[in-house]
Amino acid sequence: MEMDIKLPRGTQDILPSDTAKWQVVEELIREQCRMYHYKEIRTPVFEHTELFTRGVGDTTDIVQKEMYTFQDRGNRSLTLRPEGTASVVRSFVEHKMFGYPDQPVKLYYMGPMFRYERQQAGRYRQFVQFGMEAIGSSDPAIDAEVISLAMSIYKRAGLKSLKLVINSLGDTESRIAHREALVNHFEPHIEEFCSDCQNRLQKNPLRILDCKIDRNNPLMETAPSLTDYLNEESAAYFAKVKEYLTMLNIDFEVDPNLVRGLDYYNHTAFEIMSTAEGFGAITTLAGGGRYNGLVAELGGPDSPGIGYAMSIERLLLAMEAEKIEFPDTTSLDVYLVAMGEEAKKKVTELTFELRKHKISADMDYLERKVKAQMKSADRLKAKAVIVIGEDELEKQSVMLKDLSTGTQQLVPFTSLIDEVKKLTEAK
RNA sequence: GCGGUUGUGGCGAAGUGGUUAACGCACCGGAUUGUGAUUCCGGCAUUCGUGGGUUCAAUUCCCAUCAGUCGCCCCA
Repeated sequence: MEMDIKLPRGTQDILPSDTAKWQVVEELIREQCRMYHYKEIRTPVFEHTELFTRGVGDTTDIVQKEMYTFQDRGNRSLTLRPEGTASVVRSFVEHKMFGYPDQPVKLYYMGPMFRYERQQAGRYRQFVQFGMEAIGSSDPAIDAEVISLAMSIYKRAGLKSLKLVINSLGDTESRIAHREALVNHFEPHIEEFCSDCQNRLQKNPLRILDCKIDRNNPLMETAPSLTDYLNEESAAYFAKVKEYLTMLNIDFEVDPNLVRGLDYYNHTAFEIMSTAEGFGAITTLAGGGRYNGLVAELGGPDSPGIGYAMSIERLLLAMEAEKIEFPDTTSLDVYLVAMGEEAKKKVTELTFELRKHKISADMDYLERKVKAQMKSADRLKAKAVIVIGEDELEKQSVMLKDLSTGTQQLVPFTSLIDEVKKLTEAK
């Protein structure tokens, strides 16, 4: 076949055989959001580039090498959103949500994000993120709420092999002190490190701790830990978050080296991983944290915030790795079989009539023989088949067949809806 | 950006330097002129990602290129 236009690298078509799974997961997520009382927000898929360079941080990998940036016809620099938080905070500021009577403002979003990366298992150039943000509160209880919502989604999806890792990045004062200590620690020996780390030293030394290449360098072991540089207030805040998590029976691990890849994080940072066998090299399902300076950075008041994002693709991969079954939501109630011209008219009429009564119905549109039509019904896993030929037309009836038992009966047009409902609802 | 690996019908998959490219699934037709399992019979790739080279001869050997896939960095 001549087919030279293919989908762009890193994108995917989600076909009908998979969209059913997506719908199950999406509905589960929306329901959990209702339970936790988060409301949906929808923002554009592209924004002014500056939103991300300022919001996410221009030293981050996302901004430096992963953005889909383009000029529009008015010479504006726009970027397909690589993540959701910056957009939500922009919207929060733009619509003055800090003035809403109900605080904190609790929002969630679900939609495509874009990052220019080479594809591998669980990583795409266009992928779908669900994320949520609670803006306007610095109560440690809401940190626990955000983490709890994330975990509850995975648990309700049926995942068992999960690991929650948390850390505190501290407030600005703590981070400056720690940063200074890091630079002092690494600087004398920085030439032993990879080129990325050499760049990181001045720009963002925290990220050196996260480096996989230099992880065995002895200086990593002895590096000043963030935990030791938390000031009293930050340490107390972190302690309370852990206390709430424990109270809510949410298992967690503290990893002092957990550093998130976005500049806006402070205080609580967390990541949720799948520990399922056969999940591939990428194990991160979700990541998030607190961003107390971001609202002000984007021109709003000094509102604190916390949020996280998860990839729907990775959630589905994890479910697959744990062999979780999905309910079949695509089954058909009735398939109608016609024999002859006149019967075809009646079948058409009845098919549309059944649908009005919320009975899913389908019929043949290829003028195929009875046998082929029956085969379709079987393959489509229809619960019942309605056959109409000359005999039936004469008797103002249809032959209604239960496909699971093979039994059939003559049913008058007048009581057809009732009989079909009786048959399909019993299944 | 770098590395491994793969590229044969709708799908899965064998194969060989030489007149007809296995097989399985799916699909279509018939045996069964009004009924889905099974069975049997028949049909279904002017062609082996693309371009070039070697050769009398290439799907098979060589080179390039593109694409898929997995991994590294990093992330969701």
